[in-house]
Amino acid sequence: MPEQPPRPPLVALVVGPQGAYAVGPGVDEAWAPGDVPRRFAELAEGAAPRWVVWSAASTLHGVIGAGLDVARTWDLAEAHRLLHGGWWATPGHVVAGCRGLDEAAVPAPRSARLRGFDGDLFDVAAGEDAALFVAGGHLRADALAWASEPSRLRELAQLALECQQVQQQALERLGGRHSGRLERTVWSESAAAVLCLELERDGLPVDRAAAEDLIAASVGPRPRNEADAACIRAERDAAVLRHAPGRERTDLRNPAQVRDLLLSVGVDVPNTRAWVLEPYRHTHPLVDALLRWRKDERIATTYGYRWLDDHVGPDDRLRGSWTPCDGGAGRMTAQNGLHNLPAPLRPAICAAPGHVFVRADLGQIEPRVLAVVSADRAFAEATRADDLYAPVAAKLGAERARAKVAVLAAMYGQRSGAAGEALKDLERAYPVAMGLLDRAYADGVARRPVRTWGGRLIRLGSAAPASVDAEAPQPPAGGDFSGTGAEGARGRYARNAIIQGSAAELFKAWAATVRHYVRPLGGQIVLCLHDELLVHVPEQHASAAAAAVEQSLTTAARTWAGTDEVRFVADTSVIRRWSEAKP
DNA sequence: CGACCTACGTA
DNA sequence: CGTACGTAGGTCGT
Repeated sequence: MPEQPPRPPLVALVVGPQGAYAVGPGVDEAWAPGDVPRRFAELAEGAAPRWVVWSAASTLHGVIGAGLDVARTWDLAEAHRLLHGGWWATPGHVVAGCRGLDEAAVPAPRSARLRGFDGDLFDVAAGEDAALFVAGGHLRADALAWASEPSRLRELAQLALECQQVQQQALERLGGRHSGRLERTVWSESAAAVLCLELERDGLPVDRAAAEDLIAASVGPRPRNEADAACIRAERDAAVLRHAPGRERTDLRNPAQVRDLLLSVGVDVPNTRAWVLEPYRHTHPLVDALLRWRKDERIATTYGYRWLDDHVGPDDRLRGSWTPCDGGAGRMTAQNGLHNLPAPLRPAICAAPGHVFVRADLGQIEPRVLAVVSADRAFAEATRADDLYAPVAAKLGAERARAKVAVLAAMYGQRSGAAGEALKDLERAYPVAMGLLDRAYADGVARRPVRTWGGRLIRLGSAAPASVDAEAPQPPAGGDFSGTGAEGARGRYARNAIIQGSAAELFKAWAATVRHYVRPLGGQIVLCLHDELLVHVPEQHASAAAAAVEQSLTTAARTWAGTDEVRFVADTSVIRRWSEAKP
């Protein structure tokens, strides 16, 4: 057995408005508020610990803001989400998870924040009960704000260490001989939470002039005042409405009125969604005008001048808040359009002078993840190819396009029968992988929770999304694999969550590794987009950063998958503008 | 004013 | 070829 490298010591850190406290082996110290970054840097340099935090966001905002590197953390909130599923992970939820208490009974702050009220969200008041715990053994709702003096901060830090131990033991019980994999998931999810703070701090570089030009091309010049804005808006509407004389008063923003409008020109549709209207594009000029109007209206309302003014800072960086994992399968989420920026605006995402982007996206990540999760040797063999669908097609004796449709249908759940025959061939060729998907589907139908490869619990009970929790109105016809009712929806949800969630874990492990290796090059990850990374780096280090991105994938994938048999590939390029990416 | 619906952007 | 998310504007009911 190779010698295991020594584990870093676990040091709990709690940061409050009145100061901070660190507790660990040989560490027991209170820090004054202004001293936190300096003391953090000293201890990081000396003991090089894994920092135990209630959450990265609540603890490390100031440290990240000071530009310090936070190398290793154990994020109690992220570990809780992994172990117990769902999204809620306040210190109260973490404690409830560790003590086996009812999560629904976790104390909530006494009053909701009022609009316009800029006071404290929590219940800190003179003469309040001094105890950290309330009836039932729950943590008090305002624990972090309650810790206003060193002795209380210390109490919270020690509690954090205790919770870490309980979580670690839970991972070991749960994972058995695979508990190392679960532990590594906690590490990379924790790193992703730190990365989120860096993404919020650094922002995405924007060429503001280019953005203004693109917006202007779509919705006209920046309005000078309210009246001008209304005038421009009316003009945009008129370009559609002139195709329907007599109905100029139609509100294009009201779907019911739009449906009536379409009916008046002979287009009868159940709803006015773009994909429904697309076939009618050339039957009446109104339809084409309406669909163009929708595109411009999207820019005007969501990605227009107001968006630019509100979210792009004076340093020309687009900022929004980032969450390391959503409440479902565990993907990263971002606000202010960072995750759904329309492709036409991408030319405006431009590296700062003297810098370039290294852009990389994972190729065919979901079927490759399926090969890992299912441990299907035959399917793993197909991942050796750059294009996974080529060997699958060869094995099926089918066209590549047909093989691709079959694989996607198997993973996502086909409802149209087009892929039916190829799917049967797929079941014969890769019974292990297809068996995993079938079991996940059945688990979803039966409301049994499932876990991702890295161990994240996907709940299918009351905590699952409402659309997934609905009762089936009618049992589907016997033998109908792709039921259209609520049962089918749950089955598809579970099947997709395992693949999507496991892919999210690999992505975060990759991102955490990239973050570590590009930092010495002056590189920053500035965007994470589910399977795509954008790294901002001084141009003299572009090729080194690109190599680090590639190497990081090899390392992260091998560690995450626990095998070399499944290959992951990235398309990596050095660009100045995001729009230069090839797809 | 919040809940819900429709619609659409991204992966 | 399904799942997920964030945003905005509409309506409806309180």
